[in-house]
Amino acid sequence: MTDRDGTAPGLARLAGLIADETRATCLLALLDGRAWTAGELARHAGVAPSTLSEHLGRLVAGGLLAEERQGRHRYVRLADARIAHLVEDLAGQVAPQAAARRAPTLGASGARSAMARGRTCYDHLAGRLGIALTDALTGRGLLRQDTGFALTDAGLGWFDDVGIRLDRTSRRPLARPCLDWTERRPHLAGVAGAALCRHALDAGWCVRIGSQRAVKVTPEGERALSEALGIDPAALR
Amino acid sequence: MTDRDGTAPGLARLAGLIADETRATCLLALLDGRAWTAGELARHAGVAPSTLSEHLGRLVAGGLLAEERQGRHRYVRLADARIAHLVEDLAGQVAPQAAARRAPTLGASGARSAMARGRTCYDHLAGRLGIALTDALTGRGLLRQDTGFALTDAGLGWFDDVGIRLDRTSRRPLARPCLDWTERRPHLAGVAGAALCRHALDAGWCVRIGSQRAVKVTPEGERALSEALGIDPAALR
DNA sequence: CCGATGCTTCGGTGCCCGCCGAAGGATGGC
DNA sequence: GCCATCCTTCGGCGGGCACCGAAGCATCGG
Repeated sequence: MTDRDGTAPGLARLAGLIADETRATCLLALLDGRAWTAGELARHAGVAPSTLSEHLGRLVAGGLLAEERQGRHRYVRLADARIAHLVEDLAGQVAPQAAARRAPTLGASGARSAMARGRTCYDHLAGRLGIALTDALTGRGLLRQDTGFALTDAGLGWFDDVGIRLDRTSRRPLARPCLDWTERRPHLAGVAGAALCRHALDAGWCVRIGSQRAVKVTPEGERALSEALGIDPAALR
Repeated sequence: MTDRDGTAPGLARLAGLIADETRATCLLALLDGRAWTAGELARHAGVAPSTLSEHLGRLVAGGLLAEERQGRHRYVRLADARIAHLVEDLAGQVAPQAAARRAPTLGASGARSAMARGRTCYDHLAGRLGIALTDALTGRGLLRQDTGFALTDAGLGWFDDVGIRLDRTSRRPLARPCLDWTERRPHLAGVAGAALCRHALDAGWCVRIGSQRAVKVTPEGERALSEALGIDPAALR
């Protein structure tokens, strides 16, 4: 008569996949959108390879991860954008408490502040860079936030002018808000967010720093962003 | 250096709260947006009151539920719309498999088909009714889905004309998609969805059936919906 | 080929937690 | 005041699962 018959067990199983600190650590790491090897994740999470192997088995069986075997390496990544969205969303709910608790004790502030400046969040840009882009798009009437989160017609034109092709046929929404857990504000995700991120990396507007998901805006990027969206380069530093 | 320091334990704890079939059952039941007593939930979930009491303790401590004590009754409800959204989202991910498995075995089809026709989903309308409203709003240019999910200026005017006041100051988005797990399509949630649902109940467009969250469109409702949005009454039956 | 590397499988251990029933407040009705 | 109802607390039980190390299997490099 109610949801019990079907949804509840599935819901519990899905949540159970995330309800382990080691697996949660993996999922958050994989939010950078890239594929990690099993060994990298094991070292990252601080557990034995054998332990992590079992975790990966569960996550893949549960549909959260996709795997790809190459030689003796097992590469895994988040199965799709929906899963990434899910993890982001859950992590966003956590941030309010965790961030407050974490703030006074931050240690390696260099890497952290680089992350705060700009980073990828699965397949789009986050951090102050992501916010700056979102604000600039909104300020120029290309993106609406007041009545929802959607590109305007002018926004569609802007993407076209810059030379970014948007896949309008995808079932994924063109524009979607993603809560940023350093800035605590939504930034642009969805097809448009992903395309913008890809373009920014392809065109050399920004480059990845080190092996983490932090990104840095290049001098050309500053010029391009200033010209295309009127973003003050100083806001990105 | 990564998310491990702070987010991962919180994420695992949050997911852990949902990762139990009994608790999941409660959360799904509470998606109707109303307050349930501990005893009702215990019977609903099929466990001893003592067991459920502990579950409620966890859920409240974890911030997922809000409680209100009235005499010897303990009423609980979802803490806020964000939590409801979270549970909806997770349940939406589950549906693809669970629904397929469930379809051939449905037993009490009366109650289920009533739910499929129309129901509340936390604080907005879902089921075929919710889809019909969303489609009608979209078809009339009041709601855009192609570039995101947002009310248009005409949509703002429509709400005003119908006499539905929208709280523009809330941090909650005006329009937000919520995945319907009987229809598998997004319907209108957010401030506008909640206001529309409240208005529909207040104005007698529809009434709740029984103690579940199913709703039925009244004859006046059919007239009003036909007039205000051009919805064919037959589509709601 | 042979060793090094990456991953998986398999016991074994220990902890966590969901469950119940019994007993103990607390509240409301009579 | 007394009993019924609702909820909570407390042992105790049982199952599930996260973890490790050792052994085994594939792959890659010399």
